[in-house]
Amino acid sequence: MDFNQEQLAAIQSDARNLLVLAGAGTGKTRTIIGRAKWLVSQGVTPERIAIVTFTRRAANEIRSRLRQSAGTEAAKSSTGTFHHLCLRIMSARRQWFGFENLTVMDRDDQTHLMRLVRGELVGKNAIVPQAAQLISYYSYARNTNQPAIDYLRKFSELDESTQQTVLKIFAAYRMRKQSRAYMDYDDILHRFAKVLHDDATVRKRVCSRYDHVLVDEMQDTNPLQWLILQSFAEYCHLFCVGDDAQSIYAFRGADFRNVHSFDERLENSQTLKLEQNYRSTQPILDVANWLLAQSPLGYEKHLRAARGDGVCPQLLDFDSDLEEAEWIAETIKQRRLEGAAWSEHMILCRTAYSARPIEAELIREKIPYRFIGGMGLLQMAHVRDLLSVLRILVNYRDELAWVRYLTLWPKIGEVTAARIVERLAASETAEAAMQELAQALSKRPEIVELPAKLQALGDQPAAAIQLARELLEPILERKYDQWDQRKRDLVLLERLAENHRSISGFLETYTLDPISATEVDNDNQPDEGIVTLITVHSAKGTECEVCFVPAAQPGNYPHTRSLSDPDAIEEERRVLYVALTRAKDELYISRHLSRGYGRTSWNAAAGAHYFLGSLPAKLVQTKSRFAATQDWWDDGVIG
DNA sequence: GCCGTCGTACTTTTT
DNA sequence: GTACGACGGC
Repeated sequence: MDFNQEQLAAIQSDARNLLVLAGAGTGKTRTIIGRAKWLVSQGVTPERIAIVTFTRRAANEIRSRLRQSAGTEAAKSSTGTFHHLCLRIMSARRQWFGFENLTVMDRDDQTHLMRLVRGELVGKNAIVPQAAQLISYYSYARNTNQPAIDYLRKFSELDESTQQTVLKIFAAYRMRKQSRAYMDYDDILHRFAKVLHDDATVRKRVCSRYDHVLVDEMQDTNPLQWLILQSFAEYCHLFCVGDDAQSIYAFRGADFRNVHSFDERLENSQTLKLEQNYRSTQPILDVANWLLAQSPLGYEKHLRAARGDGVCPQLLDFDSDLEEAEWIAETIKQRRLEGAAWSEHMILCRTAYSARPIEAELIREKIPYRFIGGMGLLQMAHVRDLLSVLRILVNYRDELAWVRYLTLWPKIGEVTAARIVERLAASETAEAAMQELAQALSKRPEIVELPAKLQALGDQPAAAIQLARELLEPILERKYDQWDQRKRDLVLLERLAENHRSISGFLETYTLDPISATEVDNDNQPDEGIVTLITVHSAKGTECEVCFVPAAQPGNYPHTRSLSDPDAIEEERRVLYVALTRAKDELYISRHLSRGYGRTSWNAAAGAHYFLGSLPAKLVQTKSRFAATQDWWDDGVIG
């Protein structure tokens, strides 16, 4: 691997703590991998290096690139997301963390449990925010490590007494999690951070197992994650890579200003910059640079393309989202005919929702694709139905799974299920719970037998899924329309499970970082290539030859929901910046006027803040959709 | 209490 | 297009 001087300086730095401010496409991942390899070459044991990323995809990428270029030795480092690493360490050292077998809750579980608790406490009180909103308050407060009340006072518009009610709901939610052996995403980080912070002995035992901690996407760390890093900093060298202009996770508590205070917070630290962009051609970077230069925040960023000049980005307008989708699919197909691989195309959507017409078009045109960032496989109703049985086996106190499983059966509704679950959850052991169940449902043996049969399979997730699918099929078939389609998802699920040796491990992995159905579907296919349809948030860290940024009209950049908050608007600018800087060779920005049933999708306020409203004409080539298909006047031979 | 049906509103981003 | 709440029949 060749590195430029800036990269080499970072890789070989002997600073105790190093922050590398690396602009888009400047070789962030390369530098992290280079650092790991260099450390190993200097005699550091791979096991004493931890590499922390934000997504499983990034972790996988680093792991496989390490294996490819440095052999299995360097790949022995612990690579994973914050959540994975914390969980792995906590379950390996249970006694230090007071850790028992807990079920990880995903977003849906959290919302359901919160809805339950909220209902019990305040009924249909319309003044108290809905469960989803409550979860987002609760989670944000914890990720920013501040008391919930402080956050509510500062950022919610709730009156004092409602705030107190909300606090009571939070307390009840916490108790409920505890009694049902649940942990949510934040519990993982919080528990880990707290023990490390409070207990110097454990801190030493845990952190001194590593010499080097390498952190990717540093700009997206939130205060809770910072706390964890500070504990490690006592015993390890930190090597953090990030870009303040690509911080797009403020809603999760990240504050990109964190990277600016890096050297104030950590002694013996140094900051380096990577500014040479190797990914894109200059015309693409010109648009991105222009966008950032319009920001009042002053990023002091000006990406320079090592590759030099290239094709000018195009800006296209369409009447509707459907026409836009058609054009994208057509263009990709055309390029494919001209010899391009499917995999050279990426479509970057602001929202998973807005990707749907495009997905429909890709399906219609039979273009192979994967969709990253949309509805995960494990979030689909029928998949959750099936998984509820597996969850029961892992944690007999899993209230949400029990209710889900029991209400699948005829004549058992929410009320009956809740009554049964109350008895089960009070049991001391799983065996006692199963006996309770048998007693409560003595007239419905089939309901009790199903989990027992699965239990007999032991820790074989794939076999368990297969059996559960067979046994539940009559019920599910009746419950859902288009069962044949949905059934495919369960087959995919089974395939996904084949790589896992324990049910709990399988559930944990994909709860922590969900995977979409199309990703699994394409997993085993030969890599002749597929098109990537992806949300911008999921696309950070990736790149592609030809990128489409559809729906780039007012109301989406910035998104209408963020117009009231100047900070949020600037975050939206960074989202668009991330989207634009994914492109290596060609960039197609497109907009549409109406969607769905002819509604106009933005208002005057959205127009006033619109980022591309003042885009200089010389930066892009503007084309009408007809110009792109000018062969209307084609007079060549047909066929 | 269960369950089917109808109306409504809502769709940012994710570990 | 879907997900949830309200309603009423059984």
